[in-house]
Amino acid sequence: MVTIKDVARAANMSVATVSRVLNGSGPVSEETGRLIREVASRMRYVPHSGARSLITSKTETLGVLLPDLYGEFFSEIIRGMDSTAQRHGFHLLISRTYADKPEIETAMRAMRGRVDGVVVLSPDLDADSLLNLPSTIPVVLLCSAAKGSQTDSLTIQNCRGAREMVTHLINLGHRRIAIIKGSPRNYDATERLRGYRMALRDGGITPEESLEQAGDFTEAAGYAAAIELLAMRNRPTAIFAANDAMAIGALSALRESGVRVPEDIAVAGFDDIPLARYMDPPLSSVHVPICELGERAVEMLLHGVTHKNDHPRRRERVSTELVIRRSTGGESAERPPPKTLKRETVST
Amino acid sequence: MVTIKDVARAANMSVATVSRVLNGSGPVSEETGRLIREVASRMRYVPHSGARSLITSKTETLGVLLPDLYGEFFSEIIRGMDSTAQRHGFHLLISRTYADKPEIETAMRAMRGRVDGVVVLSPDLDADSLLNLPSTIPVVLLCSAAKGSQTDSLTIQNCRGAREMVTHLINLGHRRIAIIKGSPRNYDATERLRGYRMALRDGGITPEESLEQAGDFTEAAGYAAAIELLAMRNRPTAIFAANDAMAIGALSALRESGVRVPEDIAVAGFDDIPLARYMDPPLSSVHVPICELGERAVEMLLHGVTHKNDHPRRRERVSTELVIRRSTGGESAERPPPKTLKRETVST
DNA sequence: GCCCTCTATGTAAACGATTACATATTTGTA
DNA sequence: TACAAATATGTAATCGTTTACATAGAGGGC
Repeated sequence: MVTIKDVARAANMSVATVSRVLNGSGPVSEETGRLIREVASRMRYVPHSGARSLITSKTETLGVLLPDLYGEFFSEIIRGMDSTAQRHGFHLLISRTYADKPEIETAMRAMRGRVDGVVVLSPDLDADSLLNLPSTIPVVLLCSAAKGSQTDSLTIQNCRGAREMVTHLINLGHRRIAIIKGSPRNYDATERLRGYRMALRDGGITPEESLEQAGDFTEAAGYAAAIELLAMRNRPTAIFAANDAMAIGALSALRESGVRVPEDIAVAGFDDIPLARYMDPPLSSVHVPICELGERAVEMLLHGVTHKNDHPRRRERVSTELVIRRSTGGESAERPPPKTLKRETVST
Repeated sequence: MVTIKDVARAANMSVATVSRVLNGSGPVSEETGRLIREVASRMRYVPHSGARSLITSKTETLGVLLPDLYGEFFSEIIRGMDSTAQRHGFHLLISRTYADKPEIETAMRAMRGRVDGVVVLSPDLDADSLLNLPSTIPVVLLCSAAKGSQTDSLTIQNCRGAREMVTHLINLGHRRIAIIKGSPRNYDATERLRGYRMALRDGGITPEESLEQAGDFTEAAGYAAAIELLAMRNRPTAIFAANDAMAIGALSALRESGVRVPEDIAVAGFDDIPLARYMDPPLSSVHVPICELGERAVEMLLHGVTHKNDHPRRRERVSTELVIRRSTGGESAERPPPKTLKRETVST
């Protein structure tokens, strides 16, 4: 591999001069500049970023610690992160971990010297203790139950979004509204459940335990939960699934049982994945701007990086939007349009 | 940040000894071992991997160059890559690029000194020229039209998979079979098209240009293409979409037009994304083991890394499987089961 | 002509680790 | 007891950069 020394030797110059030319730092004669650039490119010289970051103590890389995410959520959030990172000349070092603290700590340890900051996506509730990660590099906590103020953090407006959707169902006249929950240890899931309960109380309805079905964010769980609900002597008239995957599973179960949606039972989801509009019937959902979530997280992190982690901590939330389609019986003129992806929105 | 020197000073030892203790290299007395380990952990010392990789010239990191992928494909392939990488103690440095050669070259350049090898996923046909990437580090080309033997490469059995699916449709009695194509510049898409045409010819059917609708792998494109096909005076009786997203868009269009699937028109997709089985009707598709694709790519790359890129080049393909569900009218007892994800398969 | 200020370049010390080699101490053996 | 071998530790070079400081020549003002 050709190093800066090789270039210097070939150009009959010192390494310092070569470095100055290639980085545009310090004064150099126009002639030497041309010469060195020519030699460097002829030799196909590429600076060794590892060596560079050792002396500058900047890696221009951001670490991302993720749990085992599936589908759209994963790709969208990475897309958001990568695009803003690239815009600022940064790379992304991605690592999947289980969400528990020791795992995350080893992962962060392994990132020492490789990254300038880390985004930790840890939806696991117990990860609360992550707050006091003994970290000297900037950290942004994503979608986690971080209550303290030691770390920057960013979450989804889960509670409010769920509350709006359930309120919408109540306004349509529903009184027996079931929920298919996410894992009780998942932060987003518990917040959505909280929003569901708040909306019921707001509407003068007492939450009923049998209407709260367990789930784990998978289609299979949504399918199973719907079967359970159908078996009840006193069926709900609406089902709110804590995410779209489960809502889709539920739709599939209802269809097989010959239950009409929304006439017999209304169904709503959360996330508004692209496929939601292509379901039968098109699925009402709470839109989460996943890509923006990633973008914003990286922006916060970069802010921490440029301020050397010495900045007031922030806790932000990205807001959601109700998207009403046919599955809740809300009137909707929305058709999947051929190309443009305009989105119909009901704000509350 | 505490360095190895700080630890050495605190323990009253030389850096060499500290290094030896922490890496288990060279002989050390049990006592110093204990002492140093104790001091190191008390000071929360974490080795600087950048510095280490400078001298060892190993980064234990693999680069991944990806185009703008959406949905399941992206997350699954990363999952496969990350899990095998981690199993071998490697990290993943991910970068999105446009698929053209100059972009990829700059990206690879930026990776110099950061990674030990790179997986390049470049479905763009023109990327053929990537073959002679002037790279000294190992490269694995994924899903690209690499014909030469200069680089390891891994692809999906697109042609065979498509051919099997279309043959299945022919065996069901269909003669007018349409295809919704992917981008003509996409390698996977052109291979699937090739398989479609082969199957037709095998069945004694002459391919008909009007039955080959343009598409771009999005739901919206599938929707639009289906509308076109419905408008024909001589409608097809079956539609083969080059991926599931388009098949889902098509299903949605057919549903809205009151066309029954599979009675009036059969529909099939490619990829077998998890949602396929939850469609109405459940979608027949060609299963692609995306996760394995990622795993295998990393395995090939690691092989190149350990052999210092001095090894015979390979060209591998991962095989696909027909998954017949109701959308093609093939009888299927398959129901989405609550938990276990058994998959019903027709091998050919 | 002298001194000061630029400009262009070189020298060498970092950055934080690993490791070949040297040295000192202990142990084993004849 | 003495010497070789084994064990434990230290010294210093090295990886490929950047950059503070040093040096040398050129140009300008008096």
